Amino acid sequence: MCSIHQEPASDGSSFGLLLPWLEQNLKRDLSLPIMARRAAMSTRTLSRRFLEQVGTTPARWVAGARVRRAQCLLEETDLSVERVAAETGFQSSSVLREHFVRIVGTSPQAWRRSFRDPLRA
DNA sequence: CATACGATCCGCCAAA
DNA sequence: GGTTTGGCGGATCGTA
Repeated sequence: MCSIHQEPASDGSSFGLLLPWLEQNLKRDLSLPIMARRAAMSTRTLSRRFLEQVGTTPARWVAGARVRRAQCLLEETDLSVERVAAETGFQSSSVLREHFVRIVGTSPQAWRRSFRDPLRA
């Protein structure tokens, strides 16, 4: 069990099914057209409804979900950052790093280190 | 850091 | 005639 506890994310909307599916399939290509097909909407309508009901854009939400997953893997496995990236759907460790730093505020390595040894943060 | 190019996002507006 | 849809265009973002 990692330190990240995600909200149910079920808002009763039509995304109550899509969001959990995305979280279970982070390794896939989750481009906008693919999400739209999955939700049976046009890309335009998905973008609009998603922003209204979820509060962020589809691509940002996916990036956030991937980073959350990466945080968990960094905490509870010894996988290299390279492998964590592959495991969370990022095309490379540099792409993971980019999003990780923006969202979490520290690098993947620093996160793992500080989580395991808070005194050496 | 610079470049370049595909992807995303969102205002606009005709159509349903 | 108010509301929702979805294609288009282009500014912006992301990634190689």
